Amino acid sequence: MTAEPPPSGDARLPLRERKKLRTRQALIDTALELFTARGFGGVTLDELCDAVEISKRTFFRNFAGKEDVAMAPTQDLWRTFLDDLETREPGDRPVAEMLQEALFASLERMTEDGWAHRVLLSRRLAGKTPSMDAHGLHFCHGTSRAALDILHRRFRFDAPDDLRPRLALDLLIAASHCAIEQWTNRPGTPTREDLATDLRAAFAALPGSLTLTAAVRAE
Amino acid sequence: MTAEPPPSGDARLPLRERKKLRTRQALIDTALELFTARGFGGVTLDELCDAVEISKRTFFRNFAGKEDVAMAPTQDLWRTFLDDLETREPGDRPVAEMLQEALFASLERMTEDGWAHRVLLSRRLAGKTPSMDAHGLHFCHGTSRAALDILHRRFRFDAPDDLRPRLALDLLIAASHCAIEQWTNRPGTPTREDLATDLRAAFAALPGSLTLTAAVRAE
DNA sequence: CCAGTTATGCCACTGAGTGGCATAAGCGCG
DNA sequence: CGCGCTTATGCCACTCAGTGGCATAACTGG
Repeated sequence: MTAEPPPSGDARLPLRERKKLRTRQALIDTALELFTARGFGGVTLDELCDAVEISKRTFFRNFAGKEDVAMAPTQDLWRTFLDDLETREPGDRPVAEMLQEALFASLERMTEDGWAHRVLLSRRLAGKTPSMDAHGLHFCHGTSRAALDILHRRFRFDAPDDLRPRLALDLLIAASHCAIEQWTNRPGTPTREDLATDLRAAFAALPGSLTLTAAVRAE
Repeated sequence: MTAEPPPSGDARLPLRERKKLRTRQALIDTALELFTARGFGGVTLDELCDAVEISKRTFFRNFAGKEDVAMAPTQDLWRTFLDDLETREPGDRPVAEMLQEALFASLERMTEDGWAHRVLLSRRLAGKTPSMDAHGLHFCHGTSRAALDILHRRFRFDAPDDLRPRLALDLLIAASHCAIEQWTNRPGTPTREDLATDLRAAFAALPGSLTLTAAVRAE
């Protein structure tokens, strides 16, 4: 037993890195706790920093803004998604299907303890906090652009300025948002597997959304 | 000649309202001008308010934040879109088509002088300014939710928690963003009609984006 | 143990956004 | 016209997010 399994540690990193990761994680957990209790606007950065015993300057070396600390869990998922996209085989099926598989695979990789719970708190906060919602949307937009770069780097499409790859990505993200919202509003404590279920449902509803017709509501 | 056509005026409103609209318009125009010249972050609200000879307090009675003043033109379009949705007949065609028609009709109504130019400046700024992009996305998300309310109020769908109406709206908005981006990157000074063209192209590409397959790029 | 690197803390500062209150500008009415 | 009534505006002080600079402490490798 030359080493104990590090509690919040990853691989066997240099001490300095582990410390940094530990304060980062403490910031995320404490932030979600405080924000959930008193609201995003009801907690100042100074208070958060005091709680974690960190200077405000250090906070901004870990996160770009107050919103980011509360959205880190979701961002991890999308970063993994981009990683996956770099190597996934396209096969013969539609790109849209490949993208969905990449997202499912990324979800499988979110094995960190309590990840689903953190995402849940994060999304419920975002629902009540416009600036968090805005930042989340912006981040997803950036992810979509990065993914589009990967697609164009790895694959070739008929037309060089084809809109369809980009739309396929935006559709994936729209369906994901839809699924995450459904999942967030589930009663009790939804699990990671529940999220996969909701994602499948949203993806399945995608094709029908273009052909759906409406019935006028009877008075 | 009992009345001259009011330069920036709408209907014959009470004097007080006209004044308010005039300072509002002055704020939008001056903001777009200054932001374009020195960047969004390169202009303080105090400077903007000085230029329009307005107190900062008054600025915040017209706009909710620094970003909003620069995004007003686009927001007008989407507000008109919601208006249109309230009365548009569904017919026998898919909801998605009706939504597209509603957007085209709204675009037709943007007859204000120089509207296209303002949108152009606004979007080009948003491309370089993360916080503007985020706010724009957030606004569109809110519009999508409002439109969903209208759909559910006016029409009846098979299942009460059907995801498809919502996805249809998100798809409309995704395609619109795609189109506006194309339009923004056109060389020269694209017109309102050009925007309609780009919208049509994006909507047409929507169905194919789900079935598109990729060819591996040859080394 | 000793440099060299890198994270941290502290301090002062800018700028967005808010609340309160006095004042002035438009408005309706006698 | 002049009178109150309503509503927009201006001013002031304040909170808080976010930044830059610089000294210091903590890890690292030899």
